[in-house]
Amino acid sequence: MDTKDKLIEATGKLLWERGYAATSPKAIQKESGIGQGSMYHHFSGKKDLAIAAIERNSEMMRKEIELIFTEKTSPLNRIKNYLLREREILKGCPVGRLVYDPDIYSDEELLELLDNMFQWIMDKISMTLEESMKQNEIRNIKTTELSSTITATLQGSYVIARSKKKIEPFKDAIHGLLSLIKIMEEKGIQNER
Amino acid sequence: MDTKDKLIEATGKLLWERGYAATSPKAIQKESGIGQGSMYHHFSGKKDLAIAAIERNSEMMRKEIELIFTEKTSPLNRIKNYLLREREILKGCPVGRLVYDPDIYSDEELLELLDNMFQWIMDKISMTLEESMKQNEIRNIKTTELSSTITATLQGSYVIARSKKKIEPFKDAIHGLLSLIKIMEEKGIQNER
DNA sequence: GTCTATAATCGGATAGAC
DNA sequence: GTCTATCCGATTATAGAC
Repeated sequence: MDTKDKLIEATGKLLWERGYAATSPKAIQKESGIGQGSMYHHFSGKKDLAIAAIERNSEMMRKEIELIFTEKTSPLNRIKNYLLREREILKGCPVGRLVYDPDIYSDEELLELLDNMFQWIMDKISMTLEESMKQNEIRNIKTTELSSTITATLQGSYVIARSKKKIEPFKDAIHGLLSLIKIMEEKGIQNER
Repeated sequence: MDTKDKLIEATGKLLWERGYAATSPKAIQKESGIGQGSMYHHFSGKKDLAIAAIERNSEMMRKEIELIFTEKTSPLNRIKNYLLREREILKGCPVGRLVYDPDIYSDEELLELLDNMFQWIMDKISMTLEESMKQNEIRNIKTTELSSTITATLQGSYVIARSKKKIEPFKDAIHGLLSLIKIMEEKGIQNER
């Protein structure tokens, strides 16, 4: 791994653990083992590093999630698999956690990177729900709304888990959502009669 | 309003807007109009101020929410009213937003204040769901799970709204959840037959 | 109680040598 | 490309006068 990659990786790790405002250039140097001069040679500053790191984190997430949504199983199963995907629950969502960072929220360019990621996943979920409806797995619903609900529940599940430093509340919230989806599913089957 | 109250109010406002780590004692002095010496006379430091402010914010929220849950309407309606309650969506949840603040998450005492608030509201929702089930408004479900789902959806709705700086995603996510609850409700009515 | 002065450390860079 | 030196403001207090 070259110098630039080391810097991006270290920045990504620290952004996930501590957010943007609380991550100092010095901390990035320490984490990556790269010196001051070298860091400022490759990147213009903290924001430049953050952009590279967020883009890299997002790309990794997209690839992982893409795998789940291209599996050969029913649309609804793909959504369930996404909800039950393995996660580092107490660390929170690497993207979602940055939304409350004051220095991110006040910077259009950085905030847009987060929005892009959320929109990408919500579109993915919406399209999968459309498929599910066509196959009569579930009853007709507004896919924009339900994909927002699914995304929001995931994001909020991280939040309440962190407040307790326990993973159980996360699982409770997800299983509650799965139960609601299950009811909607039975209802869809009924409609076929 | 006396000096101490002014300091607590200013701190509460800044915690909501910027979080804990990004709120400096100097900013609190400016916001409150109280001087340095005076501030350190009334409070031992930043953390002491934050505790007072979070407790005060929590107390206010509890009172407002208590009103909704003591209204004379069906249990399920009380939950719907809570979900549709007026909120400062883009500012985020004054409690939930602090969960990702590194200086809060690493401090047991501060984090516990957030947990207390979440637990209080989730208990409130659980109890109301129990009532709703007894009255056959909805089918039997695990109230711990569903109350976590409801709380998580609210928290996550703030997150996605902030990523877009728009309130619509918040409303979409809430209405998606309400639709799922509606389906569960129809199912409950069926059970009565 | 409130004020101003002072301090030690950190944050985020820039400058110039090698 | 990488290193060390330097800069200036902010952070979070403490000290002592009034």
